[in-house]
Amino acid sequence: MDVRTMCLGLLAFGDASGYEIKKEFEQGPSRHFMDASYGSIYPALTKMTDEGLLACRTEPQEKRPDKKVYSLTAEGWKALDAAINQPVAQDKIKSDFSFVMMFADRLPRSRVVELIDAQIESSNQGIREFEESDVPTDNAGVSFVKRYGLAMRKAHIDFLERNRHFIEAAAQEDMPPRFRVPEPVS
Amino acid sequence: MDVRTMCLGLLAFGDASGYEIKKEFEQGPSRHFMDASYGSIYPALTKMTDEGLLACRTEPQEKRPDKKVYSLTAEGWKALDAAINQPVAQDKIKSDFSFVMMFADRLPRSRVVELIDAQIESSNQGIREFEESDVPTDNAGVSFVKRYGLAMRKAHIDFLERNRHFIEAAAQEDMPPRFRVPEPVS
DNA sequence: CCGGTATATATCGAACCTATATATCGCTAA
DNA sequence: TTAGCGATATATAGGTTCGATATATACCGG
Repeated sequence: MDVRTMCLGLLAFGDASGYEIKKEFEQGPSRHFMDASYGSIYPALTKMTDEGLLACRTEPQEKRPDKKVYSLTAEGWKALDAAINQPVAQDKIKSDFSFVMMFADRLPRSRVVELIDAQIESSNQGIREFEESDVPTDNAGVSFVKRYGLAMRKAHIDFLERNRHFIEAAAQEDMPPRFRVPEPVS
Repeated sequence: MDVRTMCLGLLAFGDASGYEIKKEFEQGPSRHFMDASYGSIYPALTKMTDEGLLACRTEPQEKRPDKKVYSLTAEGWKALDAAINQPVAQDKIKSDFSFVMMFADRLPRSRVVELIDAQIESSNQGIREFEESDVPTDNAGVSFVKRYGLAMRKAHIDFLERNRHFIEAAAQEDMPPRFRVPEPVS
């Protein structure tokens, strides 16, 4: 699933500029499972416009750069439908937290506690944002993935609260901030 | 968290070749939350050896390419400790499945059912692999992340089984509406 | 005997992210 | 007051990483 397809997908919910698409990746329902940077969004939009998948209209704004609003063409809808009928890749999780936890026995306990607290707080933040956002009941798909994100976050918090004592007990009791750069004298 | 740090982390559990590190990303406990390709592993190992973080011994093998076995030096252990004490990035999930589900109302029901079945089967497979593997009780960190992966997969299956009927009901009953365009856009 | 799988290292091109540049406005705090 | 920051908006250079492939060889099943 490349950036091109992701942009087509978001544009299926309404016309948008590159900036608005990025905001959607950060704040919309897809923030739970998708991401893309400006560095890939802008070239993708330009290329797809050249290829006829998107139409671009320039909305002049006073005292701001012109806004380039993109919308799906008939070819764009075709490309989206083709993409969502392709085989899907396995879900992939990148968790620096889990990686660091594998070495909990080399870390001061305070750091382990802080990392777990941060994980729980982050998930709670996600749940709050979800509950405050207006879930559009008119779209079963969006509603489904939002509830999915909520369920996973709750399971995440539940696991950490039930199991944190195991890993906290395994951490270093004392305070050896091993390498706080003691500036070697050599 | 770059490939360099990931390699240092895996080597902390024992000396390994580039090939074995890749296998560890695919089959070891870190398969739940980390990944890297040969194209990044091999250059990282070479560079870190040049920098003195790793030592490399060549084990000649009969009728096979020589195996280059890497091990952490004192500098390597320092670099690992420094890395696991750095701020960690937010967990990131890339789920093509969730993305496609947002457009369930444009898909034939058979495809939605197949995708959900595949998700459940994939998670069950992960659980089976986990339960068959020997959980080393000697390492609290590894045990923790393994149980975390197990808990998340169970929550995943639980959500899908309880909620699949909602999204399946929203899918297209008839044949693929492949190239249906809501409104013609020039 | 042929194809598939496994071992093992290595690299190219494509895709992607991070950080930055440019420009303007409104808000806040020094 | 003015300096800094965040938001809006597009764009790209530079570095990292992925996906696919190349090169060998051995083993096993059909």
